[in-house]
Amino acid sequence: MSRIPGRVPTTPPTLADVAELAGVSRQTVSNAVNNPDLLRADTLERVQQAIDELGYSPNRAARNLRTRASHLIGLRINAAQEGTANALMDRFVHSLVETSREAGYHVLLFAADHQDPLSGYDDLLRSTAVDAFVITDTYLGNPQAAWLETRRAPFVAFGRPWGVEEPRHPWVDVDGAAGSELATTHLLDRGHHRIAWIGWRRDSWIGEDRRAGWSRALRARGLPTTGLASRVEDTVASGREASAVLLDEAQPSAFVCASDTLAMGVLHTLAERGLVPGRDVAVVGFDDSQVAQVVPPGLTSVRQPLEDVAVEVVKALEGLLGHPPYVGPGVLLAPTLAIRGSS
Amino acid sequence: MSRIPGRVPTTPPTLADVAELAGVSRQTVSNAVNNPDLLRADTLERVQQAIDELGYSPNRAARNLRTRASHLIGLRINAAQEGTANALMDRFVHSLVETSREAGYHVLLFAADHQDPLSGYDDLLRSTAVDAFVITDTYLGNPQAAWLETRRAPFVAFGRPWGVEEPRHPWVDVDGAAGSELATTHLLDRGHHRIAWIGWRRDSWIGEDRRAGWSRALRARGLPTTGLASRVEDTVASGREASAVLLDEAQPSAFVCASDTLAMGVLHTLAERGLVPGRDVAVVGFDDSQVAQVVPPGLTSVRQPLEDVAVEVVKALEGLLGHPPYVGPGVLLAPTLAIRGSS
DNA sequence: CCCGCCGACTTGATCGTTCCAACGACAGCA
DNA sequence: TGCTGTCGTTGGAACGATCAAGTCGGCGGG
Repeated sequence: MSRIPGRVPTTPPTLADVAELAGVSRQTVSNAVNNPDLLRADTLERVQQAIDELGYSPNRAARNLRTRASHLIGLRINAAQEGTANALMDRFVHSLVETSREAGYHVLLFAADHQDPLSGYDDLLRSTAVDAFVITDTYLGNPQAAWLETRRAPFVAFGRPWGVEEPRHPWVDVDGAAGSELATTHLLDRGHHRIAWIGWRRDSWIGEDRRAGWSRALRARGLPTTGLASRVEDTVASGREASAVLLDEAQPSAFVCASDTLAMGVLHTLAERGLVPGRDVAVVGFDDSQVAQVVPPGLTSVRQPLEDVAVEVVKALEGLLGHPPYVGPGVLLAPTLAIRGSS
Repeated sequence: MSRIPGRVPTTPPTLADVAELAGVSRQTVSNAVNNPDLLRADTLERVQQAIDELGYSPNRAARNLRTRASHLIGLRINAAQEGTANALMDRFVHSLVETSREAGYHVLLFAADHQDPLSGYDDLLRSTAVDAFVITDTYLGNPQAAWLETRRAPFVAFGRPWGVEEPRHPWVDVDGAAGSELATTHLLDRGHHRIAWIGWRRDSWIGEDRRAGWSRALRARGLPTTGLASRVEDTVASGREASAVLLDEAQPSAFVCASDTLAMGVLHTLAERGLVPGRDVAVVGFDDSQVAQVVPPGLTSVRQPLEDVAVEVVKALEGLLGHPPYVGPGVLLAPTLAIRGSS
């Protein structure tokens, strides 16, 4: 078991190597790593030295096998939508990786099979490759959450379980209504009275939630909403058309949009008509994508606190994977507004 | 070892369970999974049935421990730069996940410690958590590649090893010079004669490479380049300032930029002066970010074939991890041009 | 007829760690 | 002195897979 001195080892040092060098048993080294307070101070010191000298790091596979845990979190990555402004995932993934590292977890990415969106989950679950999942698409009708619940797989959702009475899984979400209310109130404070809404189709719960914030803000000032709202697909072209129609028929002086993608559509219309965003017409988007940050003259946008979302998600994961497992209530976070030239 | 019939197993089925059900030995089941052609047709059939019936999937940890391989690829994710247009990583990550899945690998994300950029690598390496790395930042002076080489860690670089004579590691890159040459030639064909360049600082190899394509295209038509180039930081503000100066001093009718971020800076300057991109002044960016796709009137941009890069990276990984390991020559791919309203 | 070979499958050992039961030393108490 | 309990440590077994070596029956050739 001992290594030939002066020779570069071809395999990494093991627990047994450290034990031999420190003159203790394997279990004592294991305790030094996992339960240091079980050792006497001088023994711990000696073992620590041996660990440092050999550059020992516990073999992941062996530990996983014995403890039946992988310390990996599965995250499905969706095909990047071309032609939309949504860079949400990028920021969230980074925050999640950063936060889970501090909790001792790594993030495992996997792609969905196009025919069977659940196959990826099933595979990782049965081969015990991950301890838990983080799911991000919780629009209604998404089978993931329900399926994972029946499989008793631990998971945390970024997004409310819309339309489900009593969810048995933890979730974290951002208050979309509060976000668009923030945006609308900001425009009202700037003196706008006719503020239009461009959102998503009525069957989108997220879209209706965000829309509610807009109408709430207008009603709070006794302003009407009729004729000022439009519900379309989440594409630049849809936003362009919808804003053109609204400008002709309702003459709004400002737009609040359910996404930066739609807001970019509004900017297209303004450019075509020679109108300057922020001077002639105000525009506010949603998600604070990179697009919003760099497009002239800067697009005011509702910013989701993704760093905080990641923190809450990891907290929920730790509860879920604890002994005994703990499922806390859902967490709803408040967004902020990034104000730029377009308002 | 046998399961109580009619009861839901609390632990996943193992090789031994399958073996018992099929009436064969463990090794035979293992062969059925990994070397099916070693079995007689009828035996294979019987084992397959048992596997399906139990829903068996090999335990990852056990397999990893025995084979000393994790079938995981480590990818470091950098902090998303706020205020830039770079969505390159997003697309590449997705392609890499997709491609490596087909090769039987998963992607493990990790974050760099801010103090010690190598700590993440070291940790994963020593605990044998990943089989190989994919590294993406190969600007000169980046210690990753050199460090990984001394550790004899298998890795593939997306990006040429600039300034290194004989790299001992595989790499895949996109021909930046060809990209800006493509962009410049496109503008020349549209009748532009005075085409300016906005690129990065002289010590950026990537920037100088891209710049070379621009000057090559101009010289091929006998056109001068003097006074038409600017080298700045990769920010929107720098692009804005540089383009303002160039417009005043050299009156170019078109801009080719080393990044979409810089191109957005040009659009800012045009907007401030009431000039319309594509009509009054043409602009071409680099990377085909989401910004380029949605900004009015659409930003023409050099598009890197990231899907192909991922394929080549995974090919190189398979060679690297094969028996015996094979290190092929570097691969250089040609970009394309996504033409939009700005030219 | 016997030997060697080959195909198909089985058996025991092993990867590196953690869990479990047991161990010796020592102290407290009767 | 002897019993009991605690503390720090030990050795053996187990996690679930694969590797290496071995078994067994059948077939062909000298």
